[in-house]
Amino acid sequence: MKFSNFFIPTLKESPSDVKMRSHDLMIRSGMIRQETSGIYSWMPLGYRVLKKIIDKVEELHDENGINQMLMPTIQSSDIWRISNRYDTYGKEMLRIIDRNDKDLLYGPTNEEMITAIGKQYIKSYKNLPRKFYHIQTKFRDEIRPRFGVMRAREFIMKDAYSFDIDSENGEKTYCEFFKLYLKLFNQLGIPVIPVRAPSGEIGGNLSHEFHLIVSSGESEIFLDTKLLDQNFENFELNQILNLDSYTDDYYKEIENKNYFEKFRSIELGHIFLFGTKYSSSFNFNVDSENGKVVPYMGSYGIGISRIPAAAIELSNDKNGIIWPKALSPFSVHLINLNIDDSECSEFCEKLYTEINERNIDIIYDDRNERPGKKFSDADLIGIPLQIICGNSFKKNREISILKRANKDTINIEVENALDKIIKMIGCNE
RNA sequence: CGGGGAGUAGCGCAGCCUGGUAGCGCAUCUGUUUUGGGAACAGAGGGUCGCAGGUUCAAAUCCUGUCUCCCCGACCA
Repeated sequence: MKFSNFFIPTLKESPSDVKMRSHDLMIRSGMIRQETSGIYSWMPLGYRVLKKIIDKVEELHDENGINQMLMPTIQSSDIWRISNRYDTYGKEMLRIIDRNDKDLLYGPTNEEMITAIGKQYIKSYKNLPRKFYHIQTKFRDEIRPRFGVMRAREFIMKDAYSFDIDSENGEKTYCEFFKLYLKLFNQLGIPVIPVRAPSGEIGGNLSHEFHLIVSSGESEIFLDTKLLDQNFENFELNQILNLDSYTDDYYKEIENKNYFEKFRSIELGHIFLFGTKYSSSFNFNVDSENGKVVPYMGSYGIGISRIPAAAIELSNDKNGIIWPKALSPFSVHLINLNIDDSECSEFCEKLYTEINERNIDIIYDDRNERPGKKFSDADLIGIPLQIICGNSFKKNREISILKRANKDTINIEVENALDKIIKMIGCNE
């Protein structure tokens, strides 16, 4: 992508009403635009980040046999009356009346709908287990939206749902999702910690949240600091059940609090095993060897549109964003400081084409702007690698490769540029 | 929902107290000179002052109402 052809409306000054660092940087880098309170447009740059996340989420879900589908955003009140949540969900639910006076709503979540779907099609224990997910826009009419997409009313969520034959199998599925989430966040470059959450109305159920620890986070969690450098991916169910980490709600209920420390954090994922709560209210049962059984269900959410903000909170400096490789809207940022010099521009064009041909995401700043503006835009946007082609290209046939994170710069000869760049993108530093 | 603050050019703000018909910086456009860290000079364009009433010869300014946005707290991915 050429910068001259890509719409990135960067701002020099911060919007006055923005308090959180990530919110500020997302607006200044032209990633998002507020439409009204808690509702945002994702501009081209921001949408690329979102797509990186979505692609990774889809990849890992698909390879784990979880079926992608797409349920509608608008739901009928009927199914919510069956679960009795139409009356209890409260003002957070955006209610809509259509021209025939039918009560509709903009879905805040999809347990009811997936249960109705399961009930229609799943008739035998031989059809279990089943796992579904979709990535969809949700609406929750938050009391107070804030911090940009961090606490938005309209947001994009990945929600998955599982059906199992019984609690034991349900727990197995739950465990799989637990590990899937750790792997996913790990691959996104976001170090989350699993946290036990209150088990809800029905006793014996399971719930964990996945939090990113950052001082600017909205949530508070309590944990044994031993967990901070723990690898959870090989945990067994009983270890998961007994994690010494707690959401603040849960923390109030427990005893033996002395060795736990409090951290501020951002909640990025939440998984529940709620059992037969919805399947039984929908009279959803399947035939088995032992007669009718009510499927055991779970749901598994990830706040997709919150992740970019969380990543920025984790990683930025005074000049702008510093993207982890997995989320970065581009892998390389090529900066031509001498577009009037035909040799320099030809070289950049060629390098740009060659990198593109290798399916590496590159943005090429071919604009007729001064160096200072190009550098500051590049730092603001935060692509991990900056390739700078300027004076030293003419003088001694060299270009610079600069790492956004620590400003480490190396100069390399033009002849080796392509190989070196590919190598640096591939490596894991 | 309670408490606080703000709506004036695309963005950031001044002007309001003490009414006289709108200004600054950034951005944009034109020209010249510049070009390795948000350039300089010269010129230009852009605003029914959130909206609706009212007071007045005259309202961005005073009064009333209303809408919106933000911040702090109790709810949530």
